[in-house]
Amino acid sequence: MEIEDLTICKECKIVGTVQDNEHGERECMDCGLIQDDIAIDPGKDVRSFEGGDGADREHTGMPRSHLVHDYGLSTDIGWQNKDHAGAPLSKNYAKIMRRLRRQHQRTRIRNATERNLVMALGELQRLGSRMNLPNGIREEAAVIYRKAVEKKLVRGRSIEGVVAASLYAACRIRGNPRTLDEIGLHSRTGRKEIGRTFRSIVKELGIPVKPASPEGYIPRFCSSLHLKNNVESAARTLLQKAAQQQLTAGRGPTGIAAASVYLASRIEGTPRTQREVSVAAGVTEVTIRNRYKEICKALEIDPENPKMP
DNA sequence: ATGGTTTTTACTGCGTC
DNA sequence: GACGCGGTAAAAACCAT
Repeated sequence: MEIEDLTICKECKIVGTVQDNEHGERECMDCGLIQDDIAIDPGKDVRSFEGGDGADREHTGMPRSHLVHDYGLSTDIGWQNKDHAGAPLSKNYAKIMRRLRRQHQRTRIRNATERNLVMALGELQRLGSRMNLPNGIREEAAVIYRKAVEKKLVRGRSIEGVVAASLYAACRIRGNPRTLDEIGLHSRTGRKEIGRTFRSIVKELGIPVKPASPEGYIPRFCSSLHLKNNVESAARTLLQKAAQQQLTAGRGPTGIAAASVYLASRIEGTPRTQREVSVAAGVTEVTIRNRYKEICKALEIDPENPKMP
């Protein structure tokens, strides 16, 4: 974690309060608001492409990426009709180069699989940037999608659905889970289909995805409810204590996270209504109430007048 | 398909502002 | 009266078998 100076929180306008958290979201230390601009890796691109010791500090070309259908390894023929010295080409040569360029472009997309990948990865980038997902997650999703293509899992399913499911899986693997609803909101495929394809992908590919931990949802729930950092950390500790008593078993993680946030907001004196929390978390008030009761009972908290245990 | 579990839906009653 | 909250029963969704 590194404090980036000169970054200003949109909400409280305090300089130097925004820092990266481990999920690639940039968060204000003061009010907990997640800065919703696109996550940018500010680090220098200093590493070795050849020797492996990092000493040469080469800096040429773009890094190899799963997000480009050919891993970013293809080349381009320059578009300016100039020779190596910058002099314009003759009419004949210009014509030849135009033809060459076109043919060269065509070789980049060879077959149906690659065409598929171009489409899918475009969709993946669209989804990823609309949801402000960090690049690591997008890469992870791209890897999953490629495996899905290899195993012919796209047959009978829409590309968009498989992309959305890959992204959902990637988010969970990276401990930064989104709900199916959140992804379904931005994808043309609905929550149901994403869930279904997700499950079959996981099964067929044997990807080890653990059940989503409720903790991963807390930062975003708090942020969209405009709750400050103290509430967020309170919700975390409550959650951890509840988890020790097997309260998390079998229950939907979003419901537990929502109840923790609700409880924490009351304890910290900035209460949110059940309704508000329910829309932020995408669960119903009933679920929040039930989890709330269970957590209170397990931690011996008075539901009427909750205090930190 | 089936059965067990959790979540949602829909509705009702209570207290307060 | 609108709103927040608590409760309930039945429907729906989910998951393993």
